[in-house]
Amino acid sequence: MYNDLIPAFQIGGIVAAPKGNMSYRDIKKVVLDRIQNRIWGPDSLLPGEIELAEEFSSTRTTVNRALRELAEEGFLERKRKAGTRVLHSPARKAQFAIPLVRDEITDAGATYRYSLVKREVMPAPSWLTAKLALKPDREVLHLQCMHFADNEPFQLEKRWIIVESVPEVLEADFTASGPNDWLVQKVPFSNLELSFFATKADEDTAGFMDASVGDPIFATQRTTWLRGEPVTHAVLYFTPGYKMTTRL
Amino acid sequence: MYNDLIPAFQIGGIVAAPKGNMSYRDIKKVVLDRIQNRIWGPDSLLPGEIELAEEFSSTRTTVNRALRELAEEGFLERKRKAGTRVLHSPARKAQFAIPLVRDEITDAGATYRYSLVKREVMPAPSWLTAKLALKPDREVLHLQCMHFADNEPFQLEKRWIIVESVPEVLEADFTASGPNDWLVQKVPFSNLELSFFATKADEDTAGFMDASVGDPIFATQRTTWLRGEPVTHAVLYFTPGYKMTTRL
DNA sequence: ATTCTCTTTTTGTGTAGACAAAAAGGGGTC
DNA sequence: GACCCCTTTTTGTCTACACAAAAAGAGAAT
Repeated sequence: MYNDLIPAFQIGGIVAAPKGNMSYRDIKKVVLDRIQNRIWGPDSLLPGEIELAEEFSSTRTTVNRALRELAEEGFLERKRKAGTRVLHSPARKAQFAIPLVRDEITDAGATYRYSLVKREVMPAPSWLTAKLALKPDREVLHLQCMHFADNEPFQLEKRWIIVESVPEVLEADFTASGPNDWLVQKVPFSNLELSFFATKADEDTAGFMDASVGDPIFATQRTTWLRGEPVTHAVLYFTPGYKMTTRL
Repeated sequence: MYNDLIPAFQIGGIVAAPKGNMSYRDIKKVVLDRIQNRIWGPDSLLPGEIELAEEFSSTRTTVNRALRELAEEGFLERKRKAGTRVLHSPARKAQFAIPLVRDEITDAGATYRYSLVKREVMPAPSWLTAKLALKPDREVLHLQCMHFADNEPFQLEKRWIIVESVPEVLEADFTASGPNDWLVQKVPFSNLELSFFATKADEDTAGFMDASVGDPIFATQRTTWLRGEPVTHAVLYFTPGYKMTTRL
């Protein structure tokens, strides 16, 4: 019944601190275990760092690191003078890897292929001007690209790059590799907004993906700024049936 | 042009280390700034901790903490003996808050209302048995609940709870508050799988949400284990147009 | 009771030094 | 070259101590 999350020195469900010196990892495991087994229930106050250091025959520094990390992970809340408290809804935070499409595909063991569908320099469409708070009549480079996994359509990328923010982009060649690769190499980024939503395949999208008009499509949207200046906005449409998964 | 991400002691775009002692936060800012301004470009090797400690007139311990955290945040890769290297795709990790539905709604300033739609004790459907690797013929409690924001349908929750793993669940009353609240209070959790996908509103779902059959629906799926034993599986269907957003 | 100030507790962070552990690189052997 | 062993560099972690800073709580003044 007990699996690998339970520290090795637990016997019969009772958490015992081992005699020897414990690393901050060991301490994290014991504390997390006590939280999960309601020894320290929701909202309850943990002993102070010094007291815990004595129990684990460790030092305050080490206990501090263990508790600090558990707090970062969303299990505890710490306040000076008030002490350390167990949060009632644990793991409020999920961490997602946001890989490059190519990595996502090759990591899955499939062959990656890229194809540029459309390239167009144009005035910023009004929705983009509004969304990014652009000054009026900015020029943007609009690109549409397809990413294939084992020659099956995997992702349709629609991207807009603000020319004023990255003038060199007009000279870049996107026939062989995608704009993401180029941007990552060329532009230091500073700020990112990421969102997920569901949409319907329109005729255009359905044509590129292996989809029928009206199919539900999982999509993500990314906007990137560099020191407050918008650089690029991209919408990524995934193949029907795509599921984004994480474990914690 | 330079905004708040740039440390205060930067002058004219050139990063200068101040004379006085720097905190690990200061060091993080300077290092991050150098990464973003390509002073330390992608794949380049940073100086060792001791050297940096001298530059910042700090100690290795403090520099270590700064670099360690930047590595956790996805900017750097550190390996013993090989040193610290700048990753080419920064911020590969996005952190998401996974709030309780109630919090999500009340935090947005709306009024939360809950309603139990269906409660049924049944043998585990075969897809669930397969998905969770259950022993055959387990009993599950199936629930369907609606969550409203300002009396508009916000989320439809379909949940299955493995009775064997949490026998007390049969006595719980879910007419006033949802199973999530109960589970969070009652069951220590240990392991979670979370996934996002797009689906179509079927007739049943469309009836509960303010949707038409065929509308694209953003949905999330959560499976929870306790020490290797599956506890509950839930699918949450959001109202059409819902967007999940994060910034980093 | 309210507001203010002061004290005190608790976590936050920095310093200095030590040893551990991973892993790259060198040198040798086959 | 391929393989193996040893050295050495670099990060990982622990200890012990110090002072800083937030914030709760007590007590005084109003």
